Amino acid sequence: MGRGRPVAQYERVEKVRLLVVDDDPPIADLVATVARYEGWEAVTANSGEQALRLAGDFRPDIVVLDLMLPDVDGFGVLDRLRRSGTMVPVVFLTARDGVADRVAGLTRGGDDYLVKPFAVEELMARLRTVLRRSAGPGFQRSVLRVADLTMDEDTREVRRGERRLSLTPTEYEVLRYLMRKSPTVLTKAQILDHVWEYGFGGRSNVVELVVSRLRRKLDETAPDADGAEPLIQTVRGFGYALRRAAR
Amino acid sequence: MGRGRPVAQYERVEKVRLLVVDDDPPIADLVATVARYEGWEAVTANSGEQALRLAGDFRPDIVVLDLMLPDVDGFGVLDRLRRSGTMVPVVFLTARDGVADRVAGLTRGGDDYLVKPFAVEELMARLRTVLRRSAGPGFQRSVLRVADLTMDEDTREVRRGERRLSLTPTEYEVLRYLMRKSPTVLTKAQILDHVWEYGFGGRSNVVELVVSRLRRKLDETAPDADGAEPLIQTVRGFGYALRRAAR
DNA sequence: AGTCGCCCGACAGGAAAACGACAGGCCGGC
DNA sequence: GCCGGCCTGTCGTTTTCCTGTCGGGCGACT
Repeated sequence: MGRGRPVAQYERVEKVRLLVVDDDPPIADLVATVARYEGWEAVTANSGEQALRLAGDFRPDIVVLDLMLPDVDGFGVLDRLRRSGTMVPVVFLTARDGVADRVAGLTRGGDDYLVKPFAVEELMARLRTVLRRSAGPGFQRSVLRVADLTMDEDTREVRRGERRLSLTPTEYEVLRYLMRKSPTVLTKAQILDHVWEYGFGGRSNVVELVVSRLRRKLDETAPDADGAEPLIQTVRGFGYALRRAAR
Repeated sequence: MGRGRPVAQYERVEKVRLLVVDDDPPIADLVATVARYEGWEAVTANSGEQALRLAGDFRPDIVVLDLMLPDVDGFGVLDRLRRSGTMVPVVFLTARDGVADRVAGLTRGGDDYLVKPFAVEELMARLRTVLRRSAGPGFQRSVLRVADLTMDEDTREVRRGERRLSLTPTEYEVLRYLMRKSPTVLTKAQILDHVWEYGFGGRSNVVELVVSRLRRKLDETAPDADGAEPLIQTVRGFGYALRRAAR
């Protein structure tokens, strides 16, 4: 935290600087790419040594750190990072049935962890949350808003006007992605790739299905009045967008 | 708390300044990090010397002091602190079967102590209490309130409406954490990490269990009427939140 | 009018949460 | 110092409800 440069904040003026540490280059690149696409600066390291060097050099605002590294293990990296006085927040990656238990305690300081394989949008969401929290006191709520639809990321409360919707985890994630990118049109492949775990096999019509379920929940209204203005638009042959219908 | 430092309105008048003294860097950092996320300013010292230097320099409002230090021991630090005229309240950390009895005598002046390993939420709670008490006479009670649920942190009295609940220590801690963060949704990992001692292994379903027991106590009503409005909500696939049910 | 893409009902498998029952440990009373 | 009760966490079962597959139908674009 204490470099002369203003502290990272959510949606701040300066670009967030992210260091990704994973010995599997495809994974590291995946994360880095997504982050860059969000407008962040990202660099990757494939070993603990390199990570420590880059941490000193690049001075990231946040670190994504795989616990399974060839040389120093993730905890070792964390130790040496902290010992060198850096307070950078860290989000860990761990294999499913790996060190999950040893990971206990990581959310305590405000850091967080995620199990592999993860969904990129979820990772980004957690990174944003951690950044927001570390930005200091009275960090403000993160509320997404599109037309009369609101999503509070802290309470996970989603409302269409006054009415509160109850969404399943998948529906929530898809909707968040749509809201965050609104009014952009997203292909089904993009949605699938961002919201589902990487490596998800089912190249099926899951996305269509979830969108369908979402629509029902978004547009249903009091029994008397009928359907509210539909917010999720189909762009035939391409994908979906969340926005008011064009007139 | 009193150095005439001007501060923005809103938030408490000034940021609390915390000095953490522990020769084990991970522990010191843990405490410092949690405090920062609460909006405090925190610095750490890993030796008695450094602690004394920082005490004069940083002028903390409160000190967390481990009694097992390499150079000067905790008592020595305390002595020299007091001799230099500071009245800063101190919360001591001691090993389980350590000098617990000798510490007891020290907790007079509004100071307090905690046995290692501790739970971060409990430490923060004690720090807040000590601060509140040291703020002088006529300090106000700390009462948490969510819907018709109240928790008096001084008397440890918890009420649902008129009815007084009797909670076990663990239940009390979990509920306090939920109330303090209400209406935010907390993951089970967060609850586990904040309410249980660091180093607690059990990655089991303890949290679910305690929540289940809490619910029974919160929602039970007079024999005639049946269950009150449930206040602890499950957010499937994510965690729990304490708040009024959605309409 | 035909074709292709999308929508969505129905269903099954499975994951997550709730909770009853039990055992070990701690503490307080005697 | 011994006994008993309460608290805590583990295990395993039950319940809930989420998710993805299949396939028929329908609407849109050509």
